[in-house]
Amino acid sequence: MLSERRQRLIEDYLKEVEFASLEELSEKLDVSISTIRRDLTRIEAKGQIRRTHGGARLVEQKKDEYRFSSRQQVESDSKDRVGAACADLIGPGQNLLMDGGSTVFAVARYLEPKSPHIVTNCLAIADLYAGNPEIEVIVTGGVVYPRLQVLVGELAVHAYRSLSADIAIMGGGGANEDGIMNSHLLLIEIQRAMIASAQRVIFCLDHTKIGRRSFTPLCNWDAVDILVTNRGAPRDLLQKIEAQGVEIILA
Amino acid sequence: MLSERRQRLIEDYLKEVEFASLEELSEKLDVSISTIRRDLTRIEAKGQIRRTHGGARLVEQKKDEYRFSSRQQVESDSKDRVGAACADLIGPGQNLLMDGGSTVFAVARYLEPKSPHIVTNCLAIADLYAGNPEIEVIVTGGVVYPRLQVLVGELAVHAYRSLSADIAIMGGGGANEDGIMNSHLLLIEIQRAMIASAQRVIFCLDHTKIGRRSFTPLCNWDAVDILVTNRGAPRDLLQKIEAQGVEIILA
DNA sequence: TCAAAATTTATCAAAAACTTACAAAAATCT
DNA sequence: AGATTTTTGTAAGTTTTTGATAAATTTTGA
Repeated sequence: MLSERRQRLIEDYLKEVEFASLEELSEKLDVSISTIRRDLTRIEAKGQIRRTHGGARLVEQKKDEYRFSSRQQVESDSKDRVGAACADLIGPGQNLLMDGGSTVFAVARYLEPKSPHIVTNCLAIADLYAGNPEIEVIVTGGVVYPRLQVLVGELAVHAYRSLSADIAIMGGGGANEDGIMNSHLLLIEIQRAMIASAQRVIFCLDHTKIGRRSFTPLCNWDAVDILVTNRGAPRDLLQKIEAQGVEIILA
Repeated sequence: MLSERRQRLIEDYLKEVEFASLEELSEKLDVSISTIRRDLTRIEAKGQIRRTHGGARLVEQKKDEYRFSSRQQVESDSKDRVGAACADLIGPGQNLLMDGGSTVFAVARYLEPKSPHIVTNCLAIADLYAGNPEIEVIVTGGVVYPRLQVLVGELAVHAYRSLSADIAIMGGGGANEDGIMNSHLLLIEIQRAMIASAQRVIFCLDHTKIGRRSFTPLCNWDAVDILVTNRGAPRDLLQKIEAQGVEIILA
């Protein structure tokens, strides 16, 4: 039996039963315990499962803002609404700076009728309009951040610094009354450059982000003009944010 | 049985069953394991499948909406061969500048085992290794040139100029005894910057390009170290090019 | 808390699979 | 037909995977 096929079978089995012991798997697949251990280590590295004493259990997909995953359609509905609402704020032919992340990508999908000029460090957005002569897309350049499909580093920061634009459309890992946070320092560096180069700053955060913490503070609400989110975000928090001069749009 | 036909059958079979072992395929198609191996290597380079220990598996079609729509496929067999032959010239861990175009893209497909550092203005190549932490990819930045999926303009030229690399892997629109041509001035500007920043310059041109004219002259053969092409290119022309000090590799 | 039981990690040799090189066979060209 | 190229199968050497075992770690139960 091919090791990859076996690993697939383990994954599938775990998706059914949530938890499985080493012995159980060893017997079911007719290989030694050692082999099962190695398989589990491999699968765990991919993030689908987590090993435990004596076996492994399914782990629910972590929703990293910057990792697109179409498997959770659950959240994608709210992101989609946020995206549409944000696109409504954009005028025709405006210059936009666009961040990475699935929520910002959701905005991008609604932008076609506005014929915008887009500057982005997100490969997915670049590709979205790569074949469309109506929409000018400028890519910042930079080092590809594996898995996240964004460009980071000096080249990207420099490109954003040397431009100026009407609007920056941004995402983030979390936000509370003090400001917005994100997970990777490399991303923050870039987002700050974007904020500095744009006249208006719009953050798009679906309700799951409001009140959630992330690793590193990005900016406080002074820097933000508009927050687009959806119903489901805690009201009291939104009020506190609004009190700091941020326009809030509920999708 | 023709090898192409057999490879098609393997593809079709894999699309049904996801995984197949070498033994399984060998028996089903009544050829030796070695032949199956070679077939799989060939098919893998086209990107449809992935080899594994003991067999092969279908590349899971990520149905993610953001995925590069026009996941460029290597259309012709000659480009594929030129790509493989060119990749053979690359040492492990080298710094590569990579041009746009389908032939250069065919090279990229074979580069994974070399763990190269890649600088490119081609979105398709960037995406190809976007998820692979083993391979560092730097994107130059620039304006997306609709249709070709390459980045052009000042940002791109600047990025190439400010770097230096071991090898530039280039494509072109056509070539004759005087030199190489390409279709658009914007592309030429970039290619010249690439040539200037690389120690060795390799051009990959399938046989249809040799002897064909294109719009604008890019450079003459002095600037070129190696030309990779395939049988079918006119011999006399190749000799004239070789006489100008270019190493010629026939795939 | 301690010690027994269970589990994990590290290591190693055998088996399976991979790569490369080369010669025979088949196909193609002249 | 004869020569050239391409494809195929075989063999030798290398790498990866596998199963087993010993040492280290964690869990369990008194």
